[in-house]
Amino acid sequence: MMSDKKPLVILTGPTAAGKSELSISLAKAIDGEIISADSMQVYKHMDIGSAKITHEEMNGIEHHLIDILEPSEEFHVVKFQSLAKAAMQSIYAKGKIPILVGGTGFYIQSVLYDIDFTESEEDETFRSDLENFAREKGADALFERLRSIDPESCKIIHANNIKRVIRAIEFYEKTGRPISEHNKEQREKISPYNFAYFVLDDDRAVLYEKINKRVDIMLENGLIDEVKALKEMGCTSDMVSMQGLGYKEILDYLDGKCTLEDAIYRIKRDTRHFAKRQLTWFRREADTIHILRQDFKQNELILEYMMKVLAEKGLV
RNA sequence: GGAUGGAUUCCCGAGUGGCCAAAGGGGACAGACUGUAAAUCUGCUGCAAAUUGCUUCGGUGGUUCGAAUCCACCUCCAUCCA
Repeated sequence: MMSDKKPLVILTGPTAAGKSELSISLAKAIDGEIISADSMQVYKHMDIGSAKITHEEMNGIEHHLIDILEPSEEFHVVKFQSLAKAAMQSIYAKGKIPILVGGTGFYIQSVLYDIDFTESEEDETFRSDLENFAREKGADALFERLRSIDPESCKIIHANNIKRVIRAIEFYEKTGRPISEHNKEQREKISPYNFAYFVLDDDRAVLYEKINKRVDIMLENGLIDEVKALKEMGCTSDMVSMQGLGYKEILDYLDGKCTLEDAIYRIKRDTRHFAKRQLTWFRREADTIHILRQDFKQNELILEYMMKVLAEKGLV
């Protein structure tokens, strides 16, 4: 069926499922360009730990939102959204199809449903004041502050989830409206795109094994040196970029806070946990098309299937 | 050959007569998520058709109204003395 909505192809899935490789053949097949939906690959100097695609692997396919920030810079959904939208405009202008590839579900959602994050500007001091308040008086005291202004949100957000409690308070202070109301509105949005939302998944045990193996390979490829270099550049653990898996643990090791063995154990374990959280997210998203690796055997067959779906949706 | 310590639910590890299906941690599993998302947070974890029943704490047999907890023997492990 034809649609007057702009086309958008999404290829996501848990970490280590093999998205990058598949994305290249997909891009070639539909004459598309790739927009990375990844919170870590945006950073320069962070190649090994973020499993960033190499220039050779790109194989001539244009990639957006990779290597655009210094590790000292902050990144978050709102930035991602505006950058991704801009990239999409340029891709449409060339008559090509944008392919969102990456594992950050929240980022994908932000552009797919064009979520409104409201105009309010960041106010670092306000946030850090609340953080200090929580640290000194406890999470419950902070939660009570939220209750006095936005009791509805208190039913949804857990008191221990300080980050979200702070955001809710901040949202109310800036806009005068409860965030619960805002979220509810946003959730009802219908995507402005004619899209295909592919989620590449694999057998759980196989996926976990791949993750473990990939971490070992990262180490062999010089992850420690990469982090060492970042450290020498002045990167510290409080930076958003240094919260990435593989980075915070190796940083702890370099700072003598843990043994290398312990750091490696944590990277593997936490990456597995991360993959699981990603799966939970994608399971909940609407209109996804799950692709189980085990059902296909090889990438060519997956691609074939994807092309069939895209044709049915009138995307190609 | 002798002495001592130990064997606990997927793992580590508490528990030394009833309040124990058994603390705590880890892992596994499940979930939330709308400006830090590779972040942050929550739930659950012996079995079974629910506030009940059943089977668990190396094995066997005892003591007791009642045992993971006490006794005997056995098996295995650790350390020490020969």
